[in-house]
Amino acid sequence: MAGVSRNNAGLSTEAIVTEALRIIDGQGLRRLTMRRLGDALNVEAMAIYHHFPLGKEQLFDAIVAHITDVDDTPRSASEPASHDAPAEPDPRSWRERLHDWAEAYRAALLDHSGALALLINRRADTPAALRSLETHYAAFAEAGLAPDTIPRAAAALNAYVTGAVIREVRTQSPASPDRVAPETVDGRYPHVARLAPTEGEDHDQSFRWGLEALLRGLVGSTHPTDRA
Amino acid sequence: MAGVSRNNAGLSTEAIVTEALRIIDGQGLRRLTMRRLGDALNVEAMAIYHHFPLGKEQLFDAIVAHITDVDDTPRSASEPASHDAPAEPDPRSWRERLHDWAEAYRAALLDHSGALALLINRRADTPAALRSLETHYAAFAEAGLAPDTIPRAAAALNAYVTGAVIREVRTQSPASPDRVAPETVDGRYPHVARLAPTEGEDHDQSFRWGLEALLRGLVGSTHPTDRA
DNA sequence: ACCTGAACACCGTTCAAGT
DNA sequence: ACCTGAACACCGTTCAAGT
Repeated sequence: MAGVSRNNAGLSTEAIVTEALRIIDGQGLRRLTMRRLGDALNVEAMAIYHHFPLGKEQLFDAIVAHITDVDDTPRSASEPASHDAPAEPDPRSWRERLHDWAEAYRAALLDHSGALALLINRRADTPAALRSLETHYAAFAEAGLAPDTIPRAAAALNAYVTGAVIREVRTQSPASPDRVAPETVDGRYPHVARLAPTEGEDHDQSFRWGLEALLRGLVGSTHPTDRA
Repeated sequence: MAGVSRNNAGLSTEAIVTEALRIIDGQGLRRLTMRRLGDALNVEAMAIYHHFPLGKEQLFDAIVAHITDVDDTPRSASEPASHDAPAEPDPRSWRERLHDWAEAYRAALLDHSGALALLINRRADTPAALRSLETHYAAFAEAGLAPDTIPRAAAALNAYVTGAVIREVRTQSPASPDRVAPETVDGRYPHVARLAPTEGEDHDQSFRWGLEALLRGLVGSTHPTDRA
């Protein structure tokens, strides 16, 4: 009687995934429950199974696909990604393209860090993942890497970005500061005591610093200037 | 009547963690249940709460601590780690020490890849983590890094190793081969089609290759020979 | 101290039924 | 096609009780 008929709540996979992410971000992954999700969508929990017949695991897959569907084009944060634009030449250097992707991917993961655990045991089969791979391969080819090392370079880049986000999330977990607790550092860990950052790391800066180091190591003796 | 009295099943935190890891490795994380774990230990599920009063979350913490308690001393795989040996000078170069740690840590994570998801939202506060940090700081200092860059270098190394393991586990997930499915590569991903490894990656080799590249990038223009 | 047994408030998922 | 409602086989955790 409130305007929506009994058997059409306007549910869609998109709406379900979005609401699921809201719950994860707000209450944590453990509290994402079919019943709670149904409540948030004003629907019986079992209605979700009509859109995800394989149940919660399939919902998790969709959540991961949603999060990792990042747009790494230049920084116009306003308009949504247009996946079907005609291939206009990218003005960015290979280094800029890799940097932009890394920043965008990191930001996407950090935006939903509560869902990070879902990433681990799920394959990266999505079109977005393949697009990113193509971007990385092309960039490293342009950088002059030998063909057989290009997949490894792309793998290393992916590993670094993912691992950096995880490390960042781990070190800023609740109830403990970024820096090492002073009482544990007494005598046995002199280097840690002397060198550990005193007031928390700047994760943004650390990330970029490590990224640049990795790219430097990957492209070997390539000249520091970009642009093939 | 079977030799053990009714209220002493010989339970210990160590035994519980070990059995929990056996279940995770054999059946997956989702099937690790207090009741199942109790069954495997020939005990009522509620007995576990006497050793882990804070419940499953505390058990998870102990599992992560157990997995990440790696020994990175030279490759004598036989004898257990002696944490209280007098400080005999380490004959390995800083590069060898970092390599050895990376390999050992990767192996430890891969050994229980089913528990990887637990790592993500849990702090690395353990003594083992602090020992590793000390190792890394000392090695990078010996390599000649500027003091303020040493924590970042250690963070990058940690990120790479963790991320590489996750990538490895993700790409070898069930029901899909390592290499990219040919049908998705048709026309739109020319570099991927041309350069993707045809018969699965050699993860061991890729890992080492990426690790060396990262270290090269981190230590900057240091000479390729080790030993300060 | 160490473990049991019953109970509570939840879960994910199936299934037949409604519209 | 899309959603509901009841039911089933589980969960984690508490609590009082046993020895």
